[in-house]
Amino acid sequence: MSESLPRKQFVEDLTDQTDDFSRWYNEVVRKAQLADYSPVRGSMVIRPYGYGLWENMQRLLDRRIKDTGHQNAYFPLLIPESLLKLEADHVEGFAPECAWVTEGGSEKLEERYAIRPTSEAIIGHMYSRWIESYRDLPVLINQWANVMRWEKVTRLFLRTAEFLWQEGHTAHANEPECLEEVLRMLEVYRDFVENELAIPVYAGKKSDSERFAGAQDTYSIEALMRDGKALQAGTSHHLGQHFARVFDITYQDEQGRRQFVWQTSWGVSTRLVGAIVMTHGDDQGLRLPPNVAPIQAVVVPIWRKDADRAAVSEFVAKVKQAIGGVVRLHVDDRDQYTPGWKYNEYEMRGVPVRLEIGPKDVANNAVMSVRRDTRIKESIPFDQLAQRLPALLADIQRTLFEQAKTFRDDSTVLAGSKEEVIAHFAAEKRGLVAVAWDGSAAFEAEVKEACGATLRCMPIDLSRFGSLEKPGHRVALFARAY
RNA sequence: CGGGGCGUGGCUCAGCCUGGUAGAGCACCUGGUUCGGGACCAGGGGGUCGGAGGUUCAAAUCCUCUCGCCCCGACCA
Repeated sequence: MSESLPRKQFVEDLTDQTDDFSRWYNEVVRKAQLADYSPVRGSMVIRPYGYGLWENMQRLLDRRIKDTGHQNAYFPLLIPESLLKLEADHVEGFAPECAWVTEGGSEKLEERYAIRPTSEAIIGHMYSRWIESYRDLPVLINQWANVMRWEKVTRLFLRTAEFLWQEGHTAHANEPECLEEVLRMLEVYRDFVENELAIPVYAGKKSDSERFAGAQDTYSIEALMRDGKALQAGTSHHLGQHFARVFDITYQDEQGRRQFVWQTSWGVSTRLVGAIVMTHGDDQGLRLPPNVAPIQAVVVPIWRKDADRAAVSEFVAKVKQAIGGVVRLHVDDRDQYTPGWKYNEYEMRGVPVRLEIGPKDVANNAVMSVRRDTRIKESIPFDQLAQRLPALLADIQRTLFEQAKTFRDDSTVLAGSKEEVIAHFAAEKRGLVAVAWDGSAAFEAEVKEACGATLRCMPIDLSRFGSLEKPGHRVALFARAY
């Protein structure tokens, strides 16, 4: 036939990012089997491949959380309404998206319970019982848990009704220690997200309008997705003494005086999976950072005739024996798919390195490696695999970060005025715009009204924005955001 | 929550306007040949058309309600 064939000949084909980024995102998340929709409105199923990614993230972040002196604990899923209501701003912020439990068995409850949207309230209540003396401080507790927010509009990983996260909750004797903790954990997040997820971020402080409900100050790390929209990748809150006052969390200091504690809370969620997808993905699918990829290298055996088969299988077993303990290796020896099919499949799923092993490789006593990020092929002698493969993965990790950073930096522009900020987003609708902000809510409102961009954060590191600094102003980054 | 769009085998979709009792490609199963960039041949299984109600001799198709999903906006990790 002469008419052009449909471009999408295969089930695994994806919409191009530039054609429709949202559609590309939904397709890749489902086709790569990270997650799927569920019968529960707004709630998704995280499939083994996606959950494996989360588990690797958890492991790396949990280590950092413990290395900074925190311990894990677990608090109830249900929060009594009376506790949630104590902090006015807090309940006002979360009430619209609370799911409530009103019955137990066949009996209506005297007091309804919120399914935790966050745990400040119940943890505050417990801290008031546990903290008596300055000797009890600081309290440094983290919780890995699920939370629920009755969102009207949901998106896989980015905003779902139920999601997984960690929430740290700490109590301190004074404000300097409290603020130190807030910034310490912000830095832990920056380090984790940049070095393990290969996502460059701007760490900074939120404006009053973007502050967490009930917090004195909120800090965040902000990333830029491939479509030019910003994504809040983690938050660290300076809670001040708001919760201490309403939950009566006090201690006796060295002079015997009763004092309110100073608190922090901080969290990152499964939203980071979405950030990885949208930061590194391309038209072929995912590109997973090796440090968190569930499969770091996939072996695709190849044979032409049965005679090759035994030799190839034997060599594959040798390779597995040699490097199975060094990298997260998967051997796909399924007979019903051809090598070519597997190449496409694993590229779509973002596996950092593919190892092709066929008769030629057996003859050479080597394997053919192909990088997902650059597609560069390289024959690696068997004896060098255990050294070369980790180095290759490290280089891919570095390359993904550098590519993302170049994109992020190129997409960050400076503006001399509010009007320039508005003009930028009127023309582009993408990227980050830094500007000297006068601190007024009116400025933010005007920009938002005019072009939909919001103040993402006031970056702490001003090395790129020195020229914008001026008295009475703060450098602020604006972007259209998820 | 407002505006728009869509729900038909596992997936993508045709059929709906002009009612007559369901199709294609891919996927799946069996056998065989294949396997270095998405293999091929032959045979085969699977849907009652998101759900409920209504109109009609007859509904995937028309009407009402409802649920879900997607996109764009207002609010949030």
